[in-house]
Amino acid sequence: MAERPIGDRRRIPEATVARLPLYYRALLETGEMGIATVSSERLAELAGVNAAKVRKDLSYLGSYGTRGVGYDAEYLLHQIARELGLSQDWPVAIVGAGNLGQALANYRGFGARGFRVVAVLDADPRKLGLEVAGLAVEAFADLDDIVVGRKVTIGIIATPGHAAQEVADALVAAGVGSILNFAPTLVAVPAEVSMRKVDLATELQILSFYQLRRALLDQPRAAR
Amino acid sequence: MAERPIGDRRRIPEATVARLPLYYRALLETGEMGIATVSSERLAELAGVNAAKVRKDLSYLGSYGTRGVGYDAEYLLHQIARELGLSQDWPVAIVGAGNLGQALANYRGFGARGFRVVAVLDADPRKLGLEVAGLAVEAFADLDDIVVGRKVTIGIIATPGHAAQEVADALVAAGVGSILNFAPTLVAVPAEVSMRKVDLATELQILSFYQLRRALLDQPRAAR
DNA sequence: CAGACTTTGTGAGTCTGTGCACAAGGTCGA
DNA sequence: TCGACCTTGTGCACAGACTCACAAAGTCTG
Ligand SMILES: NC(=O)c1ccc[n+]([C@@H]2O[C@H](COP(=O)([O-])OP(=O)(O)OC[C@H]3O[C@@H](n4cnc5c(N)ncnc54)[C@H](O)[C@@H]3O)[C@@H](O)[C@H]2O)c1
Ligand SMILES: NC(=O)c1ccc[n+]([C@@H]2O[C@H](COP(=O)([O-])OP(=O)(O)OC[C@H]3O[C@@H](n4cnc5c(N)ncnc54)[C@H](O)[C@@H]3O)[C@@H](O)[C@H]2O)c1
Repeated sequence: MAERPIGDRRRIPEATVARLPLYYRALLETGEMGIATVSSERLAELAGVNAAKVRKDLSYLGSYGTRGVGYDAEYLLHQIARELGLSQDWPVAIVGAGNLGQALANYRGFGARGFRVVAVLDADPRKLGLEVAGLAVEAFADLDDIVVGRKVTIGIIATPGHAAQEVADALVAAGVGSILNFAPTLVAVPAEVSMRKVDLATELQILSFYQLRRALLDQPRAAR
Repeated sequence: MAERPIGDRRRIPEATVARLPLYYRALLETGEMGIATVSSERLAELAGVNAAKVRKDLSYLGSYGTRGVGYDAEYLLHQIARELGLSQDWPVAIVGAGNLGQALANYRGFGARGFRVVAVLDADPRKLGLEVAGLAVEAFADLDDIVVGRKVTIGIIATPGHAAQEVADALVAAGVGSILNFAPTLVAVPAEVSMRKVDLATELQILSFYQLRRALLDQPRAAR
């Protein structure tokens, strides 16, 4: 049951990485309920996935289960946290102090694990100094100093789409390695920078696609 | 070049459905620039994907391109909109008038294509009547009437996690067919209801996973 | 009108992810 | 100590998605 250095071993599949946070959350819940041992079956139920998938996913981290018993909840939680880097501190900068940027800044559950909003920036002079979640909005022009000075590793883009690429370029130039983009635009970044996007319009359109199908199945009179 | 009834033909793969909104957006841009014809190559560039993928995706919709020329931008736009149901009207109800709920309600670009926020609900009596984006916040208890009366098809959950399942159940019971869930919790819905989730914590944790790997590659002194 | 040229639509191979099924490994009670 | 029992870890087969490469189908020029 020795800890395995991270980054070692088989490369962890992307699909698995995306599920680790689900297991992490599920384990937090069992922890609160004082449950010491959890089976893949139970974990699968809590995370809403298949039990075999849970076992395969966890096996990428190492052999941390005990046959006939299950997984030690606390130990597994620790291992997943270590793998995801949740034991580290990740200073976050939010660019764009509009509707969304402010909502994000006010989001508690953010600071919960390691993610700490250390700056909110905006290009609009009228927003400067505005207090958002205990932070004064700072000038976008100061991005570089802020990123370097506060060791920002994650940048969040919450500006209008037309500014997104410019902001991304500035974040990358300042040394940010990870970007979460809420703007509905294609943004290109160098390969050594991770970027993920959250796209509300796309999500809604996917929903309407399937909604439309169901509506047509129910009453396919006009074939449209 | 005849229109094909939607819902027909080969079932459209999920991965393709998720990309149609990207093409749609890209085509809107070319439209603004007055470009009449667009090649798969160009479209791929605008959407940030591979050209072969574009062609295969579009081929699921029907044979709407012209060899040697490309796709008629306007016609293709129309076809994608039809397929995604963007020519329809989709009344949306937002449940939870907190930070996020209010930001979402204020989000323009929402109404842009068919999606129209027709109600913002909250269970907290103190929020009742609060004006958000031109709408008065209404009581969660009235959900049923509101959904039925305003023909709401899409529900957005922006409440704390512990209320998410309850809200989802109420939405489903009221007849909503599609749900977008922002709460970081597992929510179960019947198979005939579509649900998608947007999970900020998961996104950040995925970013930190890869960020950690890169950090370790740069300076793998302490193997941790 | 023919031939060069362009771009689509898709067959085929590969890669990634999923889920079953079961042997291996460990617990626990007698 | 032994055997019944339980749950993990994984080999394998299958399904879905991605990419390449190219024939088919159209345009355009001379
Ligand atoms: N509001 C939402 O719920 C929501 C949901 C999904 C996506 N989005 C997207 O998020 C983005 C922000 O939405 P919003 O509603 O907060 O818009 P907003 O207009 O309220 O805020 C945008 C902010 O960005 C600032 N800004 C503009 N250019 C900038 C630059 N170059 N550098 C720094 N700051 C700059 C503006 O001054 C403004 O304060 C948009 O791209 C929107 O499409 C918003
Ligand atoms: N704020 C963000 O940027 C953000 C980002 C991502 C995810 N989220 C998630 O979105 C959800 C909302 O976040 P928030 O920051 O807006 O929280 P919030 O506390 O500001 O707002 C939640 C609102 O939901 C209402 N509510 C509670 N129970 C309800 C019920 N049963 N029915 C109807 N309304 C109910 C509350 O009265 C409150 O107004 C949370 O689950 C959060 O984890 C928020």
